[in-house]
Amino acid sequence: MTFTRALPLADISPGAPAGTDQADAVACSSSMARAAIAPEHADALARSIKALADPARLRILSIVSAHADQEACVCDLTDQLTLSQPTISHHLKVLVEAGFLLRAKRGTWSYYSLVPGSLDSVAGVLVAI
Amino acid sequence: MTFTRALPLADISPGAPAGTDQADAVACSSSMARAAIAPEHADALARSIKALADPARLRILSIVSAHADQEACVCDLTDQLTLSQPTISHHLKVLVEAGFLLRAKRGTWSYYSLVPGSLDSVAGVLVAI
DNA sequence: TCCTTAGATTGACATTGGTCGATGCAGTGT
DNA sequence: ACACTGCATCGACCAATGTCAATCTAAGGA
Repeated sequence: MTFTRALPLADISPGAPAGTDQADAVACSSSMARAAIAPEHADALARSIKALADPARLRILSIVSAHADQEACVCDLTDQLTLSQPTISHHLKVLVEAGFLLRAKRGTWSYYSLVPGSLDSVAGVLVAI
Repeated sequence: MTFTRALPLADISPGAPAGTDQADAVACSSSMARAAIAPEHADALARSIKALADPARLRILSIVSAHADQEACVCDLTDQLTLSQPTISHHLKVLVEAGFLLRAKRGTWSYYSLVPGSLDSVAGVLVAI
């Protein structure tokens, strides 16, 4: 899993009118009111969404977000998730690489916090589909 | 892949204050401003999001949504996606079972349309995390 | 009736992804 | 220096997923 920093996700829903439906060629195709999402954008968006498509990772985001100081260390997560520490570390890495979490190492502990607006960005693209 | 009708997704972000942080037990745990998402809700949400976490399926949703009449038949999709017809049929099935698409068979053709509000529902839960 | 077409289903395959045990590696305390 | 602790990385394993060729079904048209 690479998750090469899929965000930012702006400019995905083009709204550019397809205008010339050249040929309206073959058989069944009816007219398009607007252009569909571009393949590269679909790839980028799917990479972001894939990082969210796991119950453990959703719980991690929620636990981090629910913390009073918007920060949680790994031990907070191992307490609440019934998963091994390496597995949790793996999920954290996925979320960091996808741009949803920030990692701050202080002393022995690693603290994770939400990247502001990252979830809203994905949500915004979804409603625009 | 089963996707047992994950929606509706209401009531996921509880907002119920955790109140009594009993014992604030072990080591590093700082206080929670609110309760995190419940494990079952995380599972249901992850099932929905998984259905969206594929570039082909995102393009399908976008193509359907971009159609003037909000409907597309399979041939519209095979024209625009560089995937075999069985693969597209598979993705359509996933989206229908996840509650994002409706299938209407008329004569030889199958027409697919968006389930109104289904994407907004997922987006709403995301911003509430 | 037979042929053709639209689309769903099946089966097989390769790839990806989630999980854990074992290990490595910094910080911290003694 | 030594042991310990918190967390990341590695390697392996198995389950889930995306893909296609082949096949099946149903609807139309000759």
